[in-house]
Amino acid sequence: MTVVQRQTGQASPAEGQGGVRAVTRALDLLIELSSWDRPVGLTELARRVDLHPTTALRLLESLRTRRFVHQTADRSYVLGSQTFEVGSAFLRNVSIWSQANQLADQLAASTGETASVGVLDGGQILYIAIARGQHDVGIASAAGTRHPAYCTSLGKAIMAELPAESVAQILRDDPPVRLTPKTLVDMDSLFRELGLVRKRGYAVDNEERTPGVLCVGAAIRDHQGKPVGALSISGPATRMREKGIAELGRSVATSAQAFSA
Amino acid sequence: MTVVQRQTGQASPAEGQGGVRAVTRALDLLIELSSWDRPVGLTELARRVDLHPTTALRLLESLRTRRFVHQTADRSYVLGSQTFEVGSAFLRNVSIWSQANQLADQLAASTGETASVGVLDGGQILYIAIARGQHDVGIASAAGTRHPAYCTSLGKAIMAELPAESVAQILRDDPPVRLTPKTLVDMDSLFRELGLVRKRGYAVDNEERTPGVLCVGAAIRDHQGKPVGALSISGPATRMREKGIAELGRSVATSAQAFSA
DNA sequence: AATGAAGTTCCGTACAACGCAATAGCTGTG
DNA sequence: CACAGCTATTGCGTTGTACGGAACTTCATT
Repeated sequence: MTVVQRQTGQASPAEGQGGVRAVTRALDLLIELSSWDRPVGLTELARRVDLHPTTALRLLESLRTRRFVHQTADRSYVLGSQTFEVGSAFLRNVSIWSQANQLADQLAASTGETASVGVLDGGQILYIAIARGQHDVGIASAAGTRHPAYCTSLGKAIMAELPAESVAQILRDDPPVRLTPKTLVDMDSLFRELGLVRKRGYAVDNEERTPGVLCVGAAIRDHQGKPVGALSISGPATRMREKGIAELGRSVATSAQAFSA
Repeated sequence: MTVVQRQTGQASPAEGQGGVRAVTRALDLLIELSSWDRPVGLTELARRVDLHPTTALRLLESLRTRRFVHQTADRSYVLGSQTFEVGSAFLRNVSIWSQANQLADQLAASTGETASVGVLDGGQILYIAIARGQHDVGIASAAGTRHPAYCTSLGKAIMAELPAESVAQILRDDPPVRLTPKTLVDMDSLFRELGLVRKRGYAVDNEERTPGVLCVGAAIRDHQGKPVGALSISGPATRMREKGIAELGRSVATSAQAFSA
């Protein structure tokens, strides 16, 4: 099915409201491009974001002059280095960033499992540092990716420290969806779970996001006690259970606590 | 002096040629914002990029809907998490990224000095990983920043492996400027220097970019022998000389070589 | 209260961004 | 080798839209 572009089109009232259409389109191109791991041709890229190739060409031209995209020898497009420069600047403003990698490395070394550090960003967990464990099986999320808060140990650890109203807001913005048979989707179960997290001092994602993967996380607090991020380890559910969830939980909680100070 | 904005204005013929004005302006806002380490108000930001506040507001609105910027409670602007997500995607496509941090960490641990990994990007060195040494004195560049190739050990190490024509192109695009009394600015000196780098197997930035700072670097090659990046250590010139430039050079070259394989 | 600065909304206009169509390059195929 | 099919690029006329000015609202400072 090919949707024909109409200049007057626009339609979708909820989408592009407010801003400048050309800019929104250009950003969509940039985001689309970032999901590719190899160069993409103009037409292909334009089709993905439902733009006329001519329009996409001009938008990409702007992105190119500012080095947000780069054109390869065969005229295909890849992300440009400016994206990394700006992204790095974002990280510098995340309070826990400077030590996030160290923290993840330490925990990965001491547990042998993959360790992650993330922050809460608009109802979702944004991973900012990953350290792969010895027996890594490639189940960890990459730095820079995001996942819903309600089905990750990081998210639950942070939400457990927030006022109920904030949590409700988060869950309203990003309503839980059943990703695995074990995903907690109703508010009651989730709030009960958060109570448990507070009591234990650590959160568990028991195959709630990915079948077979179990994560244990704890919140990192600032000097005022407010949660600024969280720390977790993840691994195959069977191996994690062998090692003992409670023990891993204490380990993560201890690391997070030490780091908070 | 306040420059009044005229819609017809535009003027500067070399600047915005080709692309879409609104997009270029929005990207300039984003880049400007990335140079701040605290929230900026609309008017302040608009003034910096020489835009009418109304115009900036709408452009920022687009950036906000796509989460490239975020508005704080007091309506000031900071970078949004999308910048980091896209920037991370850029890194994933840099071949040496996945191991760059490890490599830097190792070298920093073994030498005690700050280690950096960078790639050549449009005539400049883009730093993609930094590991601070034990006695760090805060002279290293942050990841995500860039510096000219001709006055860094990373840049010289990479250029030494490139065909003369490519080097000439790089130097033409980004003509050398005297940053310190020791900076090499003329083509002849630079090409002679690159010959020396090839012979020794490592490059030295002897206070050519920052007075008092000395760096030693070596290129990282892919399986075909082409340089894909470089590795360096940096420290106060006096201490580096005490440790012995030649020895440090061999150390860096060995690490880079081992990693290339 | 008055002043000033910053943020936001509204609006008419001009022009810049748009989509179309046509051209040019490239690849593979009958 | 011509031809068809695809992609990238250029030129162009139209109109929709991005623009800046002015007015209004907050909010902070005097």
